[in-house]
Amino acid sequence: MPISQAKPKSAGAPIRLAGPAPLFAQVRDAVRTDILSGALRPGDRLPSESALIERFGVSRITVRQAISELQTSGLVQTVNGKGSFVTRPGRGEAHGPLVGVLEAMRRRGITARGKLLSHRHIKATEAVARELDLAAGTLVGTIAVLRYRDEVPFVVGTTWCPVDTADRLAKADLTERDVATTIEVELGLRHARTRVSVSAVVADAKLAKQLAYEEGAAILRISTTSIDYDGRPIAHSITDCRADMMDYRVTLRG
Amino acid sequence: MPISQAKPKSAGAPIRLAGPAPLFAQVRDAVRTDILSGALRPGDRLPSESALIERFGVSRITVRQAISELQTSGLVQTVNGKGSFVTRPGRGEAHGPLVGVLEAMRRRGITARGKLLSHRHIKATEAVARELDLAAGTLVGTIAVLRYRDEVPFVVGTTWCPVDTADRLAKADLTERDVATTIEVELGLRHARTRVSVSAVVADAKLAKQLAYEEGAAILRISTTSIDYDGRPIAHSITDCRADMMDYRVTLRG
DNA sequence: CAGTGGTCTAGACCACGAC
DNA sequence: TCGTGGTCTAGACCACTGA
Repeated sequence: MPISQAKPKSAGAPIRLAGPAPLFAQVRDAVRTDILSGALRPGDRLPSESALIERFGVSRITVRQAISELQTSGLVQTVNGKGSFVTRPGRGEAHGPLVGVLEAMRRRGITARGKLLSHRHIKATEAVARELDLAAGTLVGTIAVLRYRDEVPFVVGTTWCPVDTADRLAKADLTERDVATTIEVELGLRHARTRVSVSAVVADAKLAKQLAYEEGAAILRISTTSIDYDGRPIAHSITDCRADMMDYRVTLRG
Repeated sequence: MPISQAKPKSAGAPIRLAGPAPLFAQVRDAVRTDILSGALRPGDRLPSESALIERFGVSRITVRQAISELQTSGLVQTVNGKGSFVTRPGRGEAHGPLVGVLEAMRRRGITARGKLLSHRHIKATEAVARELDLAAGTLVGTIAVLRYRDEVPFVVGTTWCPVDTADRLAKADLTERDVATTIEVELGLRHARTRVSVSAVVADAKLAKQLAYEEGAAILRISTTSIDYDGRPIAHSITDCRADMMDYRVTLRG
């Protein structure tokens, strides 16, 4: 059945009213909603092109344009002869701060275990509220994680997010996966983009103790905010890393 | 005129031999070559769709697919009712290390002048050779630049690249634009992607002196290698920044 | 107004993957 | 062999831009 637009009068073009969105956008958004709501899970096959043609009553080119935009936005991958599939998150060049780190380490065969340090509800500071697009003082959840490589602590990270997200996060297994990946994979909250700011500081006494490091040594501080496909912040985190044990890598396109 | 593929027998589909590339890819690559060779300069309008249809003897959808891929790769932007235009480089979220910095500063109304410290030809070290995909010991050009903000030095950067690129770079005006942008804008060498690695160190005596900084203070070290559209390295650079005066920002998609 | 890109259709042949 | 996506065509109406 067609969706909210008149069919062609004779053969050929449809009547495009000023109001509704283009057909391909309606198809795209319908599929996107299925993915973001969890009705289609990572790895699932999308309905075939012919199925979408029938369901929405549109032509093949329209369906293909819809899928093409989902590919560009990174939600869908297509394999010739098999179909289109929902991508598995955390496969990109880099996502959160620790994705690159932990995945890269895993590829090198290094294990980087993690330990939950704390999980609390607090009133958002002004900085956190600004990052999460909330009013200062709003109750948010905060989680601190310490990460080890070969029994040496090398990363301490704090994440702020809405209380329900934090509660679900705290229940999840943070020993194997980093926080950003856990949010996507376990909680099913996919992010469209991540704002990253990297800076350098020297370790103070507290940080040095946490990381079994020397006071005055270099610390790489990575601040990230992940944003969902509606432009709303999902989570904000600040990660302090022993600079002798890691760097931050990313490949930029364009 | 059609390009290297037989036309349809009757009405309808063309005969696709296994050999040649798809038509849209041929159109795409022809236009891309015009852009990368400088025949089409940044800001120029591409031939209209109808012109490309006629020139290549293909259908409009084929032309549109070609242009669509050029949009995705960031070489072309399209404006409804006007045409498609070659993008101006250095407009992305982030490119080289200093693009973000200097552009962000300029937006805030801060001037960040630059000064050429040195320009030499040297034999590539193993690390530089690896980044530039050359044999160790190959002669390369190297350029060092110091950058000031309000008369305070805050960034010292070294770039390695093929000798001819370095020579042209040294002749260009590096006081206003950073090296990565100069390579794209002045030299016309567009990069498809940039590998970035960010780390933290503490200032040694030499670096502290150059940056009017304290020994032992935090330095943000940004290492980048830009790659062209054929996958060949264009230039490699290492930039040391006063951590109290800048951070590294980028927005990741996916 | 003419020229540009934006959207859309019906129909065709092809290559690939799984059975 | 069949279903999947990949490529391609001709032709249509629309919205936007600028003269």
